[in-house]
Amino acid sequence: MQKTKRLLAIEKIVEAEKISSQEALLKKLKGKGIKCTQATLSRNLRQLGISRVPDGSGNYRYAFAGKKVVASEIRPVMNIVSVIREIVEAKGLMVIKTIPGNANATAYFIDTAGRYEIAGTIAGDDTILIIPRNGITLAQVHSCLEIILPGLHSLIKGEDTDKAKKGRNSLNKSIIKQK
Amino acid sequence: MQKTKRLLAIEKIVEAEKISSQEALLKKLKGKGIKCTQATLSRNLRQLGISRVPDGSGNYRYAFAGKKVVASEIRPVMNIVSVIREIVEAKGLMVIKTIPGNANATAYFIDTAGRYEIAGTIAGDDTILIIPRNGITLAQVHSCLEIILPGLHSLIKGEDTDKAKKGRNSLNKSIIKQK
DNA sequence: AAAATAAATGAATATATATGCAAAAAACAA
DNA sequence: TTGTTTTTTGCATATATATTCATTTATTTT
Repeated sequence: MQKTKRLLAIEKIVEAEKISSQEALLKKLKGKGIKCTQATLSRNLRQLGISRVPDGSGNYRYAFAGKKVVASEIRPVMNIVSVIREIVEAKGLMVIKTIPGNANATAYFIDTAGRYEIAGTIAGDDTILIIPRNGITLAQVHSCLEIILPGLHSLIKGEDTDKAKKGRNSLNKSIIKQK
Repeated sequence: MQKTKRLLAIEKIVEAEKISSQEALLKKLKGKGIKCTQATLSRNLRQLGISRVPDGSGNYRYAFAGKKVVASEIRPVMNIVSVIREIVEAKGLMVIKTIPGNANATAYFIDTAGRYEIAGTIAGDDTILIIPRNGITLAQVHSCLEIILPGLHSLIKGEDTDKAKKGRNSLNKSIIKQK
C-alpha cells in the first residue's frame, strides 16, 4: 500500500530533520521515490497529528503535536529491555513475554512512544500483545521496537528469531483468555 | 503596555477554548476589549509557541506546542462512551483505547451486551481488544458497538480522520440481524 | 527635552495550508 | 469475473497564516 509507506516515511523525515513547509517535505519524499501532492500531504499530516510549530528561534518546523514529547518525560525506567524474556510472532501479531509483573510497565512505555506502526498493546501480568496497524509487517514492528527500545534485538537475538518462527503454534496459550 | 496584556489574554483563551483560526481568536480578543490585527496575532502566537495542531477528530485547534494535552483522571463512569479515547482497526481486530484504568469496566459492559458479532474481548488497563466472530466484518462490529454504545462512532480515528468528520451514514447497513 | 534607536503595529500582500470536487484506485460483493 | 461501493488522490481554489514595508509608539541616550 502506497499510503502506509508514505506515512511511515513522513514520520521518519519529520523526526529526523527540520522541515519548515509541506513543499519542503514534498521534495524530501520525492528524493526517496515517494511522490504525491501538497494536498495529500496536508491530509496525511493531519492524520499523523503532525503540525507546524514555532521552533523557538523565530522559525517554524513540523513536529508531532504533544505525545512524542511526553514519552521521553516518562523515562524513569532503569532498563526496560532487561525485563523482556521472549518475543513470539503469530497471525500478524506479536507477543512479548516479560518477567512477572512487568508487562504493564513495558506496554505503557511502548504505548507512549506513540509509534504509528503500532495500533495498540494489551498487557497482562507477564505478557504483552502488540497489534500492528494495517499494512504494517512484523518486520516493521521489529525495527520500530528497536527504535523505542535500543538493544532489544541483540538481547533477544539468540533464540528469538528462530524461536519466533518455530513457536507460532504456542501463541494462544498465554494471553487470549475470554471473559 | 498593550502587548503584554494581549499575550496573557491569548494564553488564557487558547488554554480554555478550542480556537481553530486566528480570525476566531481575534474575535474572542475583541470581546475582551483587546483588539489588534491578524498580523500581530500571528507574531504573538509564534512568540508564545502556540500553534495550530490537528485535534484528533479531523479538525484543528490552537495549542501550546509540545505541551501535553492532559487527559482526565480515572473517573467514575456515568457515560461509558466518555472514557473512550480512540478506536483503531487492524488485522481484522478492533482496538479500543480508554482513559487509564477503564478498559476492564468498558470491556465488561461490551461483553454483557451479549452481541453475537463479538466472540470475546480482552482488556488491559487502558486498551481493549475486540475479537470478532468468524465471518464478521469490522464494519459489522462497528454497527453493533454503535448500538451498545450510542455516540461511539464519532470517536473513530482509525485509518482516516476524514471518515470521522463525514460520519458513517452507511453504518446500519451491515448490522447482523438477530431474531 | 530633543534626538536617536528600538519595538510594535496595521495594511497589503506573499506564502502556506486545507478542502470541494471529480477522477482513479482499491476493496468488496455478487 | 463484473459491477458496486469505499478510499485515496490530484487539481484548482478557498482559506488561513506569515511577512514586507511604512508608520507609529515606546525606550534610551545625550
